[in-house]
Amino acid sequence: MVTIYDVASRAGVSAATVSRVLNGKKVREPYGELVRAAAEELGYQPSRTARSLRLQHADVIALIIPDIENPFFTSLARGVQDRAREDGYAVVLCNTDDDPVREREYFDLAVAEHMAGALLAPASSTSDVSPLLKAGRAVVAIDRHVDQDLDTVIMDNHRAALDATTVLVERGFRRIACITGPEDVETASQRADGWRAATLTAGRDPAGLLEHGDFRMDSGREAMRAQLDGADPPDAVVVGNSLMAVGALQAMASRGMTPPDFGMAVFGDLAFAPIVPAGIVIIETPARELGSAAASLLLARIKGAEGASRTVVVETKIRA
Amino acid sequence: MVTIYDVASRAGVSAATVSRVLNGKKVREPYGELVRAAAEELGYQPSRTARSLRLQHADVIALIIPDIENPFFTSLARGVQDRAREDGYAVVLCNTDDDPVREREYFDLAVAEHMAGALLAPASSTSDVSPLLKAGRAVVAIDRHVDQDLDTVIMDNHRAALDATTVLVERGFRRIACITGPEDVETASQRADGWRAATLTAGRDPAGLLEHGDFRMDSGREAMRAQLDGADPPDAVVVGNSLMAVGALQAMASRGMTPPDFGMAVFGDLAFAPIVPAGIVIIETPARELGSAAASLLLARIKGAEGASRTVVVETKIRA
DNA sequence: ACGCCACGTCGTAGATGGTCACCATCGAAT
DNA sequence: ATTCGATGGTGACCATCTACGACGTGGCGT
Repeated sequence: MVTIYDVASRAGVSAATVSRVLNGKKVREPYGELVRAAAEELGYQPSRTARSLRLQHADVIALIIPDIENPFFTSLARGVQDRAREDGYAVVLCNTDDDPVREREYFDLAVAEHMAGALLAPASSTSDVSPLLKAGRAVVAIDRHVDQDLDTVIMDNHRAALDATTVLVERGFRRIACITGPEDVETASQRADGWRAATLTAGRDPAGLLEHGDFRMDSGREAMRAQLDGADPPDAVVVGNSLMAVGALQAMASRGMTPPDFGMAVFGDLAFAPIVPAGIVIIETPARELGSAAASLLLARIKGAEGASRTVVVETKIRA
Repeated sequence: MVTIYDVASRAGVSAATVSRVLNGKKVREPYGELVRAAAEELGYQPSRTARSLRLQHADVIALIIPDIENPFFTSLARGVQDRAREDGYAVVLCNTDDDPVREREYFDLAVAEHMAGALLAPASSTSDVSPLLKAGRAVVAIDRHVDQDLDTVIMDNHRAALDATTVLVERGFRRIACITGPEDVETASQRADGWRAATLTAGRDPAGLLEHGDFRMDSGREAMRAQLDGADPPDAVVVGNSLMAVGALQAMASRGMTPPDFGMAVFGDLAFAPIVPAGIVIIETPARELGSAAASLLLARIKGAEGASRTVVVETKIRA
């Protein structure tokens, strides 16, 4: 490990001067050049650990997500990383599997590692971020609100679901079901509310047409099966995310149904699908934008932005 | 920030004793109990930063991958995380986008953060890991060998490609093309070699049937198009990863072709596909196992395992 | 029974690498 | 010659761990 003292003695100055040069403070020539040359020759890398300890602050942010294998969250992570990199921050990806215990462990880790802040993208668990807030760390919630008063980045779930459902209505579908996420998840209920509003506006009865899944493939398949095997099956469905949509499509296919004959609208794209049946209404979930917007809010707080918490709503687009 | 001194004074002992208790060294009662109680009451979390600085070692490993949005790498990451967590290590996910500059930046970051080691899953770039080795950090290569002599975890690409191609031959396909990754990537050429060997064994001529993509969807589509529009188009294809397979399927579909009439074998599963055409030969790439095996090797080195570098080959399975 | 020795355990102090407040010094300007 | 500004050096500090030293206790020998 080559330290700042090695560089200092090679350049014939004190460690403080090396620190100043490398942090962009004014230094008289030829010291600046000498230091830079010495650092270069020795391959010096300042120890971020020592720096963090002294400054009580690490240029690292935690991104806490429930499922790293869900494309929505990887896109989100992508957006966060790209934005964080611009400001020289590293991102630690923390995968909780929706386990509150793990989530709590990651909160503690963020504190213990002196991380500058955390982005929390919870799925079904209700989270208590007070360990982070007590330690004075910035926190931004993604995708839904948490109990504490926090900066939050969400998308317009209600409107998107309403618009997408309306498209299906206009296409002539009569009984439009909805498969959304768990009942206690804000995004899931917002999407269901949008669907319900559009259904009522069209003069239809939503009773018996709502299913709750867990945003994974299997639950989408099960929910669709339940609907199709019901007494009065639907002729279209609005699905709360792409994984459940894949499951739903499988259930439909096994009964010989497929879009565009059977109507479908989905939150999130199906880019991984080799053969996407035509006529599916795609609600483009702006995962990357969500990530970069959240990172921007967090970085602003880290840099000392004060004031009441803000909520940013990222626009969705309907691709019909 | 509650420090070790806060705990010490509350328990009426010195900071050294607190450190000893919390690190499992023997201490006479009632000190042990007093310290634990004090730590509990104060919600004390040892600063991993200070710890890292003192020990010249952080319980963190870097996982360096080229594309976080590729399902293969997220599965891999999943395997790494689960294994690392068992030993109390955190994982920092580093996304390089195949950019050697970024990769180098992450090497430097790993050194500067005193990380215990790094897992490198390169795609097309040739990497120089000497900055890490010079700093005495453990490194394990995933998916292909690097120039330096390193522990490596790979899968049996040659055999898998050979077996899968043979299955297609047995099913009666006559002209079997191959879409693999970039020429300078070991896994890509191994897969091509396996395909070529099987083709030759079957008494066929592989000339003109090999395409190189970049493991992304678009390149799969382009490669398939090129083959289908050729003078003597193939009736089957072996594809080097699932993203390119999706692209290839799209190209095929746009010409009215689809498995099982057109033969296909793919490295990696198509779990996200809602409607997978029947008859595709899936070569199950054990991404998660690859990740956990690599993590195990790395953790062993971190704990001081000596000796020549080892190469672990993880088995693939053919699902026909 | 007393003293000495050995062992076990706790506290002190130094080290880890970098930064910054404060101080000293040097040069220039009045 | 004196003062002021600019700039580099010194030393304290961040939180933790651990080598070393010191102290106390218990056992054994005389």
